[in-house]
Amino acid sequence: MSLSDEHLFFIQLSKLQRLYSKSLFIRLAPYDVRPGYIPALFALWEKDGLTQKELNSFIEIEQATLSNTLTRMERDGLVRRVHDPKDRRRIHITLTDKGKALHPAVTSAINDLQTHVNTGLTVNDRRYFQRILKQMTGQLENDQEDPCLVLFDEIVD
Amino acid sequence: MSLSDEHLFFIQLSKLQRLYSKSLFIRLAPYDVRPGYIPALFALWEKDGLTQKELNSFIEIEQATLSNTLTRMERDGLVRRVHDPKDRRRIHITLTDKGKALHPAVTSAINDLQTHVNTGLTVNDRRYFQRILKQMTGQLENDQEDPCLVLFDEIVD
DNA sequence: GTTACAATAATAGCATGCTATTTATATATG
DNA sequence: CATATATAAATAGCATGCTATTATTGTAAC
Repeated sequence: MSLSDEHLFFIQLSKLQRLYSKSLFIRLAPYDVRPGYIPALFALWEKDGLTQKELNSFIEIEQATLSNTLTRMERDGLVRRVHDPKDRRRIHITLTDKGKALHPAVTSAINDLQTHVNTGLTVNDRRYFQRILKQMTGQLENDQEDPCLVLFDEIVD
Repeated sequence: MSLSDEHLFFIQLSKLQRLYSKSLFIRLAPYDVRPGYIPALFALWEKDGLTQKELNSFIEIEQATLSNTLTRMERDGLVRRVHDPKDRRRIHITLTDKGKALHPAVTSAINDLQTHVNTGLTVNDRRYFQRILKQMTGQLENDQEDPCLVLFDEIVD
């Protein structure tokens, strides 16, 4: 029997995320792309040469996480860090030729996987799922953004 | 604009998972419980004293991951490792008094959070969501379990 | 101009996952 | 019995996330 698995939403959610990540890892490994690079790559393919700060504003991870991810992407030859001559605090993130060239292959690898994941689902299923996903995400964002409310509740209690 | 976010399912999924994990972290921290302990705790609350191997069979993470998680749980005073005298390769995982006592508090913290996440959703929404979640999980499991099929496809091509 | 503050990025340290390898112990076979 | 194999758990090393801190550089106010 699978004890916790059947009961806890969090465990099911984590499992799906991990499986998805692993499948992506396998499909993208030949290109030296890891799942964690995807948000940065898509942002840079849209607009190359953003500063790290700007790039960060498009990606919902913490600044420190992005910095580390960029270090790995640099190591793997996908991007370069270029100092801004006018403001030496800023670093522009530039795609290498390799990084640019990967756009079509990576995009289709991801689409392929998504198609596989969508197998057995209708368009409606997918829309419905996305709607609920966003609804839940909104609830959790508001859970964390309003510590004041939590505090208020506690005081009232 | 949010570039990748709007488009990539994987990014939305990861975001929900991370937000959920963070909310759990905040709610469970007072009990020295981390989100990663949840599967093991629920399994042990159901049946204490399992060997690591048995425990692992109830939890869908890798053996090495479980071993590391148990080390942290031990450090935090939730479980103990007890050598099996009959077979010294085996280790039984035993809840401490503290670990046992946390059952009701942790369960209700998780339920509380789930209630919060469910806000704005009907019972049907939740059932539908779970159905699709499982469907997708199944697709990905079969993606990874059948490398032969992939190989076969490649050969045929 | 110096001193204080703000802004940007990097680093340290931890949690949680993975794969691959190692270590320790048991068992089976010659 | 000795050696080979199997099983159980731990360890090494990496990816990806987080928070907190530090370092560097720019700006503003005296």
